Amino acid sequence: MAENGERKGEVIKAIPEPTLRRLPIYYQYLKRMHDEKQFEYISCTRIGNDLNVLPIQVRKDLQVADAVGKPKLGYGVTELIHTIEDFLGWNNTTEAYLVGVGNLGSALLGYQGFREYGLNIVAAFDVDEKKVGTEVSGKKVLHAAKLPEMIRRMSIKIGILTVPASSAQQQADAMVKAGIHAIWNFSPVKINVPPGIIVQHENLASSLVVLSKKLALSLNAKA
Amino acid sequence: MAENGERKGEVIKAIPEPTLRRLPIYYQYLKRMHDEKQFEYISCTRIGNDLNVLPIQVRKDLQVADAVGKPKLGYGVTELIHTIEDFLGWNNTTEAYLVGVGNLGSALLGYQGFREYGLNIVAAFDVDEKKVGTEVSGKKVLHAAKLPEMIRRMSIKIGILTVPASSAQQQADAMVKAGIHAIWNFSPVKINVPPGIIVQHENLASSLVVLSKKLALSLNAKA
DNA sequence: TATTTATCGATATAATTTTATCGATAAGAA
DNA sequence: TTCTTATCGATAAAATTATATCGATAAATA
Repeated sequence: MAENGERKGEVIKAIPEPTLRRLPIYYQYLKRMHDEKQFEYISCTRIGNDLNVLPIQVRKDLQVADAVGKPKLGYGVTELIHTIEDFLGWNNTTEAYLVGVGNLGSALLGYQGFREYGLNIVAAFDVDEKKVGTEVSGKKVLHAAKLPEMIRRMSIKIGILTVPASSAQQQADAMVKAGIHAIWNFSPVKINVPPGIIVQHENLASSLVVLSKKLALSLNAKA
Repeated sequence: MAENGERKGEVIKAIPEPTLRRLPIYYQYLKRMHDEKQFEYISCTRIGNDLNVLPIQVRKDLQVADAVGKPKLGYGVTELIHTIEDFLGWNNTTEAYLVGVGNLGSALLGYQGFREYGLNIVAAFDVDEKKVGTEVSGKKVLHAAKLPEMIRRMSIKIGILTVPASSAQQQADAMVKAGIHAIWNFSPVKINVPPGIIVQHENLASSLVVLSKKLALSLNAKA
């Protein structure tokens, strides 16, 4: 009970993060396969080959998501899609607010994909009076000053932070004070929050480093 | 020699990816510390406390980057910054092209941070005639048809892909054909490339999944 | 019907990554 | 100068994650 929350018989185990990160990739792939309606069943071997993951790895990940397959055939494509949706909780949508309607914020507001993944960005906030009152991708832009009240009123749990470095901490503080539970931080600085608040920091520099080291290794190998 | 490339005595070892991802975070932190000029030396204990990483972990990561510290004092802040810069190769800039000047593409073009991390986006490409000829954050937008020739002429190694799902594979193919070495893929689909080409896929769905599972766990624990 | 085959599921091994331990060192205080 | 303390660096243990093995199963084929 301490580490593994439980509710109505549904247990949330501590899932390996790498597995968690791969599941959406399988999902996206399966959706494409399903649209192309090429087969009713699909095997780990095929998924692995197509996605450049070891088949055994795929099977283990799917086992974690409680998928059940049939020997010689594989997994039913439609069933597998639903299994993953259920497992990731994409059937009950979570609502979120976004703060900072710059280029990045607008890009996220316009990304239709999120709804598919159980996230619904309800509204956006900014301090710029020129943006307040407008709509971006069908989402209303409100003044950032209204954020705390709105978080409380709608009991929003996730805040998406797409503001410049200079105001990131300040906006995060406002969110926390209003009772937010999790912050998805796209700003280029680390933000400090009290214990218990979840922060997921999207750090492009980290990804870039991984890419360029791989590149350096590859170019060196050829030389 | 097979796995570890070598050139001019400089060895590129296979660095643990988690370490690689944390180094930029230390770097950003150290830069802030340096600007605030609070101390000449800094210890792993302090870095770890401030960044919510175990001090031992910090020390191991810094060891990988060849940093040397002094007992009782810690690491010289300025020296440490340079050590990380050297290690990550941020002193010799890599040039890149970006394809797809939508909201996300524009956000990346406007992100000043990249230059600090050794990446210089030289120009951008798009198929939209309305965008071609304009400038975004000081970078010229050229027609996508010119991409292959430009990659060859400038011997560009990194391509940044910020196009819609529908044209991602097509643009990736064009890059590969022109001789690109690595693709940083922000489009929401997996792209297929020949062996030897490096692809780093930025998948927001993966991050979102990690965030919402953590949130679910945390909400459950409280309930 | 018997045989072959592809694949799953469970279990076991290997590799990687994280965390802990402990002696060595140098600064600062007694 | 000697003692205490904070910290590094090296080495060791633990935890996590990835990969391999192998029997069981069900479809396809002979």
